[in-house]
Amino acid sequence: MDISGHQQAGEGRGVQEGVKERLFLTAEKLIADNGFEAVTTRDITARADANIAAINYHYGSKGALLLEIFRARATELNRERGALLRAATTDAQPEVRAVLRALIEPSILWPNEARRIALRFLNRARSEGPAEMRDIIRKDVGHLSRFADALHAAMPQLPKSEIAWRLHFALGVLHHNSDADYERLAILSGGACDPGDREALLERVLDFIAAGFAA
Amino acid sequence: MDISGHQQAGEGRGVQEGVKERLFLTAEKLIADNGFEAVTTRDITARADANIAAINYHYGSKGALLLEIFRARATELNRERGALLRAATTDAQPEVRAVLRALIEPSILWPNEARRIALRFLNRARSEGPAEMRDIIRKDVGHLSRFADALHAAMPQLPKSEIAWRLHFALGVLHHNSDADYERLAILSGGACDPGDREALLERVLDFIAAGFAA
DNA sequence: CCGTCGTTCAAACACATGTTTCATACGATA
DNA sequence: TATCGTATGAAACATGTGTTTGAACGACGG
Repeated sequence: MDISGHQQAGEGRGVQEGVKERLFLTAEKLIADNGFEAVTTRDITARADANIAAINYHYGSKGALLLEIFRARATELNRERGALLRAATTDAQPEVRAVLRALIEPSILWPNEARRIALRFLNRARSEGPAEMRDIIRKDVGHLSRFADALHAAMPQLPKSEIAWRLHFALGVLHHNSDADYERLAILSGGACDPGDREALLERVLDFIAAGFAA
Repeated sequence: MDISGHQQAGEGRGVQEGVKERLFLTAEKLIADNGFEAVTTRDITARADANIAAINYHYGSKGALLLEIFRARATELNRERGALLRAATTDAQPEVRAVLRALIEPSILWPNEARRIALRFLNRARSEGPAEMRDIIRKDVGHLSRFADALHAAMPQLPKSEIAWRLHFALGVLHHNSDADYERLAILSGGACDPGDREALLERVLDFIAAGFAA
């Protein structure tokens, strides 16, 4: 039952993807596009040119597959955030904006299509995902507390509880970027707002959040 | 088949609630507490001391019942927002903070337990609700555009697209207030942040959002 | 050549859930 | 009292969905 490593599933650049990797990537994309509720095992296996039983054979259950996708993508995101944070906090008193940028840049930018899919999957997991995933998001605040510490170092005059509050609000802004949210913005603005320019979007979000922190 | 009016279902203060009203309030509370996915027709009817068939008899289907709850609560919320906005925009150039307060106050404050339940239901509908409800939220931006207009009047120097962007961000902060979000904040802050004081929370949110708008 | 192991396949299974059915009770009205 | 429309009740129904089963296949080593 010891399945060979799936660690390369994330990159999706193997010379030839096996069934297990195809299931991983197909499930991720289908859920990113259509949401958790709409995607069934039959959808996934059919789209991945696999048998219905393939998911249970390779991953044990549908939930285990989805959880593995979630863990892999969340880990990637947090690792990248951590790297940027470390680069931003070499000084004793780091820049607030630099710390905030380290937090939000990895979840705004799309270096490639794979990352875009992964981010849309994570967005969906946060709101409409299985309770299991939302529990993890809710309770696993380890990486966030590192950002809270960095922000405290950058703004030592603010009490830590105040830092936590503003970080909470900043996350609200950051997480409000699903496809549905942007469709609403497009309707509201009559199409005048374009979230496709990710660099510009990043600066916009940073402007808003940094202003809130400086209040 | 013409069912007697359900318009009083919202208030829940009839001398004696009928089965239809009990189904309405029970479904709302169960979903507010446990989420859309976890609540079945059997849960609702059992808790409301009604027969399994009661939902279909009185509302046609489970989805119709939930949609009716959603419409009723969303209408109430928008009506209250509209009233506050009207009061805040008697001047030709209203205060930005007053406009923002009209937007967020009704969805932050809990005048009573019924309102608290209704808001938690709406919060869940926004993220994990049926696609039907999320479509409505996404496309029905009429009341939001009134706020955009008021903000434009308050800050005429900003282009309308910029208003839309900041309103979008403000909604992100506003909507990031589910139970799960606050549990996360509690863990992050080690219990130092108390979202139970709604008046204080309202001012905090206003501070953050208004700063973002003034950037 | 044989046997084993990992994999794939079609089919069936188990179960939860929304819905329907039809009988019955109730209440007002003539 | 008889009748009709409304409401409730217990049971069955229909269906979608995750999962399991047992056979078949293919590669590889002895």
